[in-house]
Amino acid sequence: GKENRVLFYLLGLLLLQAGKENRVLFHCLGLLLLQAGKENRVLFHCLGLLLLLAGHCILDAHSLLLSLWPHVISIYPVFENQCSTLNVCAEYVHTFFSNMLLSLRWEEAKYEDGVKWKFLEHKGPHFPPEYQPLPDNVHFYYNGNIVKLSLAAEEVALFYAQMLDHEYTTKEVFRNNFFKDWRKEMTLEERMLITDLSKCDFGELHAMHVEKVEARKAMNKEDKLVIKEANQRIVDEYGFCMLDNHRERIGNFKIEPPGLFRGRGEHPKQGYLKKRIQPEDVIINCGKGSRVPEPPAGHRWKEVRYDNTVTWLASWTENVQGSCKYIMLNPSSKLKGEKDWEKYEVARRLKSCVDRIRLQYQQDLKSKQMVNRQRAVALYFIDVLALRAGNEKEEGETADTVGCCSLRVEHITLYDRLEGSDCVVEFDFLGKDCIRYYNKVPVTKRVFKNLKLFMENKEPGDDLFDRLNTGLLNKHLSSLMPGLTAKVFRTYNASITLQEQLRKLSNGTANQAEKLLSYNRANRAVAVLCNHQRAPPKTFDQSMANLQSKIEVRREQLTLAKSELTLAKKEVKGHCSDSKLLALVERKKKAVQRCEEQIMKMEVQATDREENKQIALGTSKLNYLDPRISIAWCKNMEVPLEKIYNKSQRDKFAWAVDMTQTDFIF
DNA sequence: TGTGACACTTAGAAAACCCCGG
DNA sequence: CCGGGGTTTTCTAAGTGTCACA
Repeated sequence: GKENRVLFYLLGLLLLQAGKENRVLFHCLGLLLLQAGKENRVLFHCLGLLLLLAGHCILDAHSLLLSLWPHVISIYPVFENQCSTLNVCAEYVHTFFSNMLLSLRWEEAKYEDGVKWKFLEHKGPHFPPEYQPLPDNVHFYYNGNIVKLSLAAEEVALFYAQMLDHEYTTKEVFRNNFFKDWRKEMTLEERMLITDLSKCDFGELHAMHVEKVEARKAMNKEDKLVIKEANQRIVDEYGFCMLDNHRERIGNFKIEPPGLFRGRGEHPKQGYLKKRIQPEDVIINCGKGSRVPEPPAGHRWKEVRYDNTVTWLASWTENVQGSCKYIMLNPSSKLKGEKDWEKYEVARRLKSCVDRIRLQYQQDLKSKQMVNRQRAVALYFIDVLALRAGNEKEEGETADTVGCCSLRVEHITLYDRLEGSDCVVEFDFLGKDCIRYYNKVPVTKRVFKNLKLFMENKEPGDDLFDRLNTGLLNKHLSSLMPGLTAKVFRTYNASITLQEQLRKLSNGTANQAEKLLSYNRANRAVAVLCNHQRAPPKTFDQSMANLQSKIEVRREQLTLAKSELTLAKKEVKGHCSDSKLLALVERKKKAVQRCEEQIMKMEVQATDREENKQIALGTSKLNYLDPRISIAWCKNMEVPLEKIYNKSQRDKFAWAVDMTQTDFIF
């Protein structure tokens, strides 16, 4: 009855205040009851079921709804033929819950220290399919003879064969590592026989693989759809989890399939076999009182634990480097979103005290203590050049790359004078992912003098900052501001640069293409600062040429359209105000305008693409730029958000989309 | 004070997808 | 409708930073 609806509404409000587990649900329920007409039986039935389920800590409205509809239809078969009624009802309930949950999403209470969640339920990771043995007509040859390999050896051989088109297989280290690990998978007989990789012929295996790839590309629509649907079913089953009150997407719910290790750059372990992961290798993490995921038939998990101080759902140890791998949530999740927000808030706090900190390290450049001087110079690099911290790495385990604290003397060259500037430092080293950092930077006299001092009596291979490491640096930083570490400078400098560049470059009266060009240029300034590079696309020159020729074609069309317009105008003069001729003039005018617009758009695009040849914008956009800056800019410039963020970026930054006003300042 | 395990963010390449012009 | 080129998504390697422990 009506009184009960009001009662439920009040109960919802009360629970909301009290911060109880089911508060969101009850609140929604109360509001829904309040609004729903008595005559809406389906809705009321849903609510009844909802109430029942509320006791079973399944709290996500959307998934509830999905599971409820078949039920509703089974009870009210008559509605199956009344799609519109059902759809209207479904839509109503869905929108209602979605809005309600959205508005409450960012306002829920925080948990006590270290606790990341209270409830976590998932289906466990998805395992890659079993190895399919080669068909009988595909052979491996050794020394010209067909050799039928054992299943294990065959699988690994195929990993190699699939990579034959790749540069990896030309590298000595890769080949040797692969061969060493491959032989471990062989039977004794195979090992006795196969002793030389250069005598192996993987040609048929490789051809089979290429053929498979081609076949998949050439598949007709229906077959593609079948595959797509099968994939979708996997996503539906394994791709989501229930974390507290939310149904969240999981980021990487698939166990990494076996293969050959693809380390970047001159990685000493490239080519080693990355082994197949079994359920027996996997640790499951979930909530106490949740349904524990079932291991695949005939298997068991390595361990099931209930640790709510971490955010991963499953983990295993990878065999090549011995490191842990985790299954975690998608960036769109509340958990990740809040962490992201926090990151930018720390960076904004740095903004308010960065002047003080800069003054401090300028002072420290004169310190009597060598450690402090080194720390000051390192900090100067991190702040001005946005270098990474540079943790030490185990030698021989990874490619030889460095960051700030791990710079060695051979990575910089000092010039008293270079290209018209005094005190120039030339940097040349490989950073993360073996991306080369090359830069010539004029520095202050004091920094320069210190660097000379640090280089004294050292040889290539010696640390530039021999008294410093990231631990020491971060300890100092956190004493200057709570939560401050070296990487915060990258976030801060990236975001402040974007804001600054947007202010400088954008013009409210420009057209949309120009606005977007200035946004991309601001983004580019950040990518350059952070040294985010990419391999120029293989088809770059070709596609640039294509674009240019398209522009040419349009130019010709424009000339033509212009002359047609002039002609039409002349005729109008001759036959004063013939309505048909006037319309023609208008049409021609439009055509000219359209051509001009298209040419302009393409030219802007060409500029943008040329400037972007070797620069990757994605990384900074996704990890360093406070999305609120971009969202506020879009609002102020009246540029639709989807012009700068695609769907998944908008999902990831949902927190910022929800809260950003036009007056946001980083 | 150093060290390794662990958890989590950041990164570019490659695969998959999708859209547009011929 | 189809192919190719650009965009998006996926994949997983490679960093950062903290903490417990010796």
